[in-house]
Amino acid sequence: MPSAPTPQPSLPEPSLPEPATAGAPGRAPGRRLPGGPVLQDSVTEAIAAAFFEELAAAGYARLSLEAVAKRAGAGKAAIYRRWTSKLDMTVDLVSAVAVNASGAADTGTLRGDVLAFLTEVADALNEPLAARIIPDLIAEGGRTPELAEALFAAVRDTRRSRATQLLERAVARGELPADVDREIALDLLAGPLYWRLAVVHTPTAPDHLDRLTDMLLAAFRA
Amino acid sequence: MPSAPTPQPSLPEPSLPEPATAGAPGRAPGRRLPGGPVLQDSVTEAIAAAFFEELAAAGYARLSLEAVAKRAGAGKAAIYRRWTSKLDMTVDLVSAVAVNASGAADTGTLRGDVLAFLTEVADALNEPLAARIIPDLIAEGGRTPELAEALFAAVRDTRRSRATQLLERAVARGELPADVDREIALDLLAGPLYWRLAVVHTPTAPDHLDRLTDMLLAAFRA
DNA sequence: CGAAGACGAGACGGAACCGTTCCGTCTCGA
DNA sequence: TCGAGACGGAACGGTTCCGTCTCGTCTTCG
Repeated sequence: MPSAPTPQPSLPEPSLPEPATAGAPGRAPGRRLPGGPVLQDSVTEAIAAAFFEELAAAGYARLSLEAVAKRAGAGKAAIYRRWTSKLDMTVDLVSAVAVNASGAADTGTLRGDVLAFLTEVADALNEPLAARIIPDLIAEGGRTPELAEALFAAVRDTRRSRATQLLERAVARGELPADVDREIALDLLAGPLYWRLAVVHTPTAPDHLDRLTDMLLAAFRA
Repeated sequence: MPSAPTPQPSLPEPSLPEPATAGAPGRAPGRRLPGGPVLQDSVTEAIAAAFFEELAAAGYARLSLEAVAKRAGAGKAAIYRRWTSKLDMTVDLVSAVAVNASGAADTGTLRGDVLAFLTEVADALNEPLAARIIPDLIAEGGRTPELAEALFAAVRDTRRSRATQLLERAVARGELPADVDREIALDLLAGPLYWRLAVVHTPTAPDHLDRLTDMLLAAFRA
């Protein structure tokens, strides 16, 4: 029978990227992802790379799985063998790259920690692919709660807890008053750079992060 | 007659300037009674309101002019009589609403000016429709230069010059050092609130803007 | 009072995708 | 050696949307 057309499977499981039969010689499409997640299969790798390139070029809403398959040099069936839908694929792949945005960065001083944090954010947003993908996913997340939830779990919460720890360490060292407003401090750590690099797309002067760090420290101590 | 299907008209002209007020994209009533023909076009008003509602619900990429027409209770021809394309329509309507985001706000003190500026930004981003539309248009602007250009001309430059004037007034009054970093100060004025309200969608405490103002003043004086 | 024109509705051809299914090929592991 | 199964590729029916173009109705103005 030509199939019962499943209406919307509503994301049963995150679906793993293949149990990985370790042989896999032959093809080596050498592409690499922005963050470089650990993908076993070379076909899966090519599909993931093509996915991010298409996502940056077209945006989530216009992303066509046919275009992803074509760019990866794969058939659509290869995609549907791995993920159940565009949303499933997006949540899975984006979570994978976002998780490895690690970096403890305990430099011993508040200024060093803040500068390290800002540098990391700036580096991420200076990736051309990331600079296009992130605002798009954020906008799409406002409209697709499942996507927003997955992104927040993978990205925001991780980064947020790291920033909070940064502040707590400074309080413990006596570099910041104990009643520093954590909420606003977090917004100050992320907002100005995001605004400049991802929204207004303005280039930064070489000493930008240094100057910004000094101004943020003054704000935290207010 | 199957007609010649024009492929992509590529925006020949900005079309109607649309003097309709369209302040907040509220509801437009169905029709006007033949009392005062001096009033603006009620059909155009209804189309504009429907456009913003659809834009908030679906995003620019998925926005369907058919859906706009249906929501406005209009025919598609009524839209194509006024604009040549979705991009033309978007640039025209968004510019119209963005321009009236005025407000001189010269309160006489730096703190008053900053608080007034932040309040205005927060009010704008607390509009549910605006909070959905703005990130979407920003993301789309990253891949549609014409749209980005129009938005920047209408919104960013206006707001940016106002913020710059705010800083210059403070310098003239001696409230800020003459060498205050204008670039970073502008990012600090816009970024943290945008991050909180439009990206992370976190609610704000009642005294949030007051506390943020104090911290920003400290940063400016660093 | 009658022609002109804007109106809502919607059919139309063409295009793009989706998600599925079928090929014939190629590489594995038993 | 040979079957299992993933592979690229192509096609399918079903949607959705675009932009054009009729319809028949309703105002409006000369």
